Amino acid sequence: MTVDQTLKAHDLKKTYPRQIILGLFAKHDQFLSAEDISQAFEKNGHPVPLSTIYRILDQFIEKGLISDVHVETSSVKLYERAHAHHAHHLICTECEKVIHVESCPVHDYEADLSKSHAFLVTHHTLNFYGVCEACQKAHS
Amino acid sequence: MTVDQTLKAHDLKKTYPRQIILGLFAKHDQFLSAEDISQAFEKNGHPVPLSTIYRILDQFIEKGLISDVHVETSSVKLYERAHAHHAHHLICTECEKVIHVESCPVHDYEADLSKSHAFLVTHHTLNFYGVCEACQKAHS
DNA sequence: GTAGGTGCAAAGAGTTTGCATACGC
DNA sequence: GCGTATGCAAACTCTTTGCACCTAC
Repeated sequence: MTVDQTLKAHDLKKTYPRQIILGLFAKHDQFLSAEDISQAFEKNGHPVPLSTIYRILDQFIEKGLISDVHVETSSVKLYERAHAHHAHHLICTECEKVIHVESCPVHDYEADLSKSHAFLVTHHTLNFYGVCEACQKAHS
Repeated sequence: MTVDQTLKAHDLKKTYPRQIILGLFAKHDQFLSAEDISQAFEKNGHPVPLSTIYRILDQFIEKGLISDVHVETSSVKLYERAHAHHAHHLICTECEKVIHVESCPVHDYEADLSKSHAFLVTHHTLNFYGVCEACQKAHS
């Protein structure tokens, strides 16, 4: 589905800021901050205020197009394209690149926890931090 | 080790704000925000400005007495007592209570990841969100 | 007595909101 | 043309910093 089709499917008018922002998430599958997006607009030669960017991000979350992520290496809010499947992340602490991992090693463990602690687990977050292949090579 | 001994052991002068803050972490083993700590001072009848609280938290992190944590249910910085052992958390989304879990189900998985993605994993975060026993009972 | 800690006030970063204008449908 | 989106400016929250005074050692 193209960006324009996606917007239409979610009852969102086709506007320049929305097209660009949705396109960024569609293309890169990386974590993006409001500031990252603002800079992309700058590069395009057509800046868009942060207030508009935040409003669009909120809408996209509401529509389920993106979701916000929580990463310990960042003090600002980050957003990623919504994934149909539960996934985990490998986050490079040097270049900030994000690798998605579909498999999940903790589902069974979650069931054990529910029993042993009488805790009703609704979801979990699992992120791995380290150095990606490219950054490792850059050192050698 | 008492609070005063701990301070001395880390070359920190024994002052009122430091004693209280360290005492809070020693006693509760919960995630605390600067605001939580500020309110504890209020209750004591001897308020301490947030600037002092933040400065002390930074020092305690530097000394390895506490560490900052990243929790998706909170938009403010949270801190917890430093633990000698790698641990994970069960976080109640209703009362914010934190339960510590020592066992870790992903160590082997981490090794697999390193191979399959040529990614050098240095550490990971794993948090479970849900409803604790007390909050479940409160509903029934 | 001195180095370091605290309290106050002001600044800073990131995010949100109000309101008038502009634009997609 | 109508209703929503945008742009601008101002407000807001959380955190940090500068500086004068104070206090533990």
